[in-house]
Amino acid sequence: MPVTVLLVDDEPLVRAGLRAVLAAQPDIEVVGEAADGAAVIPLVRQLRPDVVAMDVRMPLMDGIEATRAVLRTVSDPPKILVVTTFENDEYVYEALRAGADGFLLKRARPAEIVHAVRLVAEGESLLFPASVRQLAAEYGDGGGNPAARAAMERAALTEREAEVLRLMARGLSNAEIAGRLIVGTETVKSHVSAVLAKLGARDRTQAVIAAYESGFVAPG
Amino acid sequence: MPVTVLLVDDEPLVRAGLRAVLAAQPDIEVVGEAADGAAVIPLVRQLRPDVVAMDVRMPLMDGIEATRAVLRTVSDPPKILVVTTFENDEYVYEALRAGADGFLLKRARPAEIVHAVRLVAEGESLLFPASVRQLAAEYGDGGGNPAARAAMERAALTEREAEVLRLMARGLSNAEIAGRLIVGTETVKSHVSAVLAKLGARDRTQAVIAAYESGFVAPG
DNA sequence: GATCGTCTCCCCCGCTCGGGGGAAGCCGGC
DNA sequence: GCCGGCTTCCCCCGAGCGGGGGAGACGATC
Repeated sequence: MPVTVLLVDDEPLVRAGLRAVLAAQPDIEVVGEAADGAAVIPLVRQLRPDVVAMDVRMPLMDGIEATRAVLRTVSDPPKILVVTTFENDEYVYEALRAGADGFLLKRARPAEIVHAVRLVAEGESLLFPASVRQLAAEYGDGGGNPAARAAMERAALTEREAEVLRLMARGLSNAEIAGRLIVGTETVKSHVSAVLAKLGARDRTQAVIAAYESGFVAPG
Repeated sequence: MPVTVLLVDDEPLVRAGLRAVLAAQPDIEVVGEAADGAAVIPLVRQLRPDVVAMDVRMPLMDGIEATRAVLRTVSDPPKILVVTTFENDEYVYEALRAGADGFLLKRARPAEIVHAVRLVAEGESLLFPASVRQLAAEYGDGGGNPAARAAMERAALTEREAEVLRLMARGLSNAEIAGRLIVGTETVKSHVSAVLAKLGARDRTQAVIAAYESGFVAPG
C-alpha cells in the first residue's frame, strides 16, 4: 500500500515539480492537488491522503490556517508536511505550533523530499532540527547545520526557558530543575512545555538533541 | 544542616586527604571513617551519613560488595560516591551497576571532590559521563572529555544496544525504534534498559547526552 | 554436552512526563 | 488606563517510560 499524498500549493509549477518527484517513487502516490488552503478540507475528507504537502504562503487561506482547520475538523487527520521557500520563514514556526508534522525547503533535493514524505508518513516528526540535519547528513554535504541553528533562533526562547533547556541538556529531571531554580515543579513543566512547543520537539530528549545540534549547548 | 559523609578507604592517607578537603567546607561534615567495606554496614546504621565516599579496591570487602550490601540492607540508604584511582577501572562500572550514585577520581582537584559530594547529596547522579564532563568544564581545563569516552568504552554496548542508542539519539520513541528495527516494543525496552544500565544513565535523555558527550554520535 | 552471551518477548507496576486547560502577579509598551 | 508578554503555580489525565522479574531460542565457546 503506497503512501498517498495531497499537494497544496498556489503555484502550479511547484505542484508539478512535487508531483514529478514523488510520483517517480513506487511507494508514493500523488492522489490530488489543491491551489489554496481553502480547498483542503473537502479534498482531505474525500481522498483521505496519508500526507498533505502544504505550502505556507497562499492567497486565500495560508498553510497555518489550513493546518489548523484540517487537524481540528478531520478525524484521523493526515500528516502535514509544510513546504516553504525560506529557512527563516516565521510562518513555518507558526505552522509547527499549529500541529504540522514536518517542514521542508522547496530547494531541497528530490531525494530529500521523498525521504521527508516517507518519514512523516511513518509517523516520525521532521519538526525539530535534528531530523532536518539528519536529512542533510544522509544526502551529502548540506553545509553544516544552518537549519538547526535557524530553528533554534526562530524558537526565540525566553531567558527562563533557555535556562531550563540548559538544565534539561544536563540530564536533570523536572523535579531537579525545580530544586535548582527554586521554583515549583509545575512551573518547570510550564517552561518545558514552552520549550518543546517552540523547538517543535515531542519530548525532552528531542529538545536536548536540538540543543546539541544547534550548538545551544557544547558537546566536547 | 550540613551534609554528613562517611569515608571508606583502606589507605589512611587517602582518608586523611578526603577529610581535610571535605572538612574545610562549612556545609560538609565528615562523621566517620572505615578502612574496609566490611565495616560499612554497622557504621552506616549508626551514623546515618548522607553520603558514603567509598573506595572500590579494598582488602576484605570491595566497594562493589559494600555498595550492594548497604543498598540491600539499610533502609533509606545514603548516597554512594565511588572513589577510584583509575579512569578505566572496570570495578567502577560494576559499582555503578550495583547502585552507586556517582564516581570520583582520586586525582580530582579539591573543588571537584567537594562539588561531587554536594551533588550526590542533592540526589543528582554523577554516574553518567555528562556530569563528569560538567565537573571538568566548571573547574578549568580537564582536557576534553576523556572520562566520557572512557565511560562509553567501559559500557561495552552490544551491537544491538549501540543501534538502539543511535536511534534514541535521533529522538525516536521506543515504538518508533521497534518499527525501524522490526522487533517488538518490549524488545526495544530491554535494549534501552541495558543501555541505561551500562551507561549509568537514569533515563533516555541522559543516555543521549552521554552519546553526544562521548562522541558516540556527532553533533555538527 | 553444558555454559555463556545475545537477542527476542512477556508480565506487572509506579512514576515521570507532557498536553489540556486556567489563573495570578508583574512589568513594560501602547 | 489597557493589553501583552513573562513568570509563577494549579487542576486533571493519559501515555510512555523504566524497573523488577522471567523465559525461550540461538550461536559460540568451553
